[in-house]
Amino acid sequence: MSLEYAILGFLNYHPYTGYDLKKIFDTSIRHFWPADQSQIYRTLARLTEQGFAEMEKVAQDDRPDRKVYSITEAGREELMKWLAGPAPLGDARNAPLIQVFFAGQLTDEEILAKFEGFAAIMRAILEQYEQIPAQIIPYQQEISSPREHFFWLLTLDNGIRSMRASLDWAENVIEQLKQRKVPAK
Amino acid sequence: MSLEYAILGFLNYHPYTGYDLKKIFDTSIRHFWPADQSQIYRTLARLTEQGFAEMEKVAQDDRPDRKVYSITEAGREELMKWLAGPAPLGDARNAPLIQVFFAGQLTDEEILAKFEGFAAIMRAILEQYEQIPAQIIPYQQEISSPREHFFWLLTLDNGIRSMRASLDWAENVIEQLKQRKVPAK
DNA sequence: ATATTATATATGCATAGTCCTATATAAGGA
DNA sequence: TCCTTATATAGGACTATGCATATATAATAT
Repeated sequence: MSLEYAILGFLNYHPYTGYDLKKIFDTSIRHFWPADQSQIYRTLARLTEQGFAEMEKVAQDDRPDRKVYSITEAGREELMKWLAGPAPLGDARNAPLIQVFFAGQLTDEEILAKFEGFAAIMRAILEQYEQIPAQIIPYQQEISSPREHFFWLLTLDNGIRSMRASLDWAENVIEQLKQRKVPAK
Repeated sequence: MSLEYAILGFLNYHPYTGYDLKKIFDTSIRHFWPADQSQIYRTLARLTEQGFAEMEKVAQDDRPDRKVYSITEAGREELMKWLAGPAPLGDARNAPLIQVFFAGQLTDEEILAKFEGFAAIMRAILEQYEQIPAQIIPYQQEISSPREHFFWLLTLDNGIRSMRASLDWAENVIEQLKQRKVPAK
């Protein structure tokens, strides 16, 4: 499971609670690995069972007690083994392409609207991506060295390049539609 | 569920059995929507329950009876509504990027090996993609017009452009690694 | 005054999807 | 002769994930 290793990766920088991790996920790796709150808590429990993380309860007066998780030596070994090991299979599932595959059933006007919709979504995502470096800043003091930062930005660069490639593709289709290059039947 | 609509899309061309559909999936949309055999059978059962497909048993002497599924009028309406409707959310999950995100923990040599591994996988996938048009041919007589074919190839073009963008990215990282442009600490 | 947001964790329920196995028969290859 | 592949369907077990809700309190915003 990939979420396990993402969590171990962050715990390797610093001990965190589930609540902390949810915020970190949402401002760092969300663009390629979104994580649900309940999933994070469940995975922390499992990591503790497996001996890859330890939990320390920290009592608070006015708020619920915090459960601060730290990585163990076994966890660190497991993480490093996984990091150096083979790449996990990237699931290339792409639901919008199912609509494209069967788009021949639609009229040219509907298809044009659809691709302009795709292009709009992609442009919006690209704009979001450009804001991520600024969002990451608060966590930099805690867990980031220039080396770490370099790889964080690499994941973003991958997202931007992929999204730009898809946007180019959509714009190319729009051009072909406008120039009536799509077979009528 | 996207698989429902992918199946309806194919049944809209022609009636098929679950077994047929598995083969069609594997030679057409597998690159962006792989489907498990058991999942296809279960989804066909559900589509029938929902009234979007009908099943006709065809007895065979030497082989198990075939269950041939056809799309219903309700199914066709449902499909067209979905096709013309908003784009389903594309899940951008990318497990290998988790390794990249935490790659700063590895040595430069390990990182170089990792990215060369990524590049090798991507080149292999690109080669596979180039063989897909030839694989699709057997099904063309049955279900494809030039218009359909155009959109089939569009999904492939999207895959190729995305993969090439990721390969460019990986090769760029390899270059930076070789030129010692990655921060040491 | 009321509603929302932030802090913090936990659980129940549902669903999509994977993997494996079972069943049955025939043809073809090693 | 034995093994694999092709044809054809079905179901159990499990996992990851998502969505909603519950609990509890304080601060902030409308």
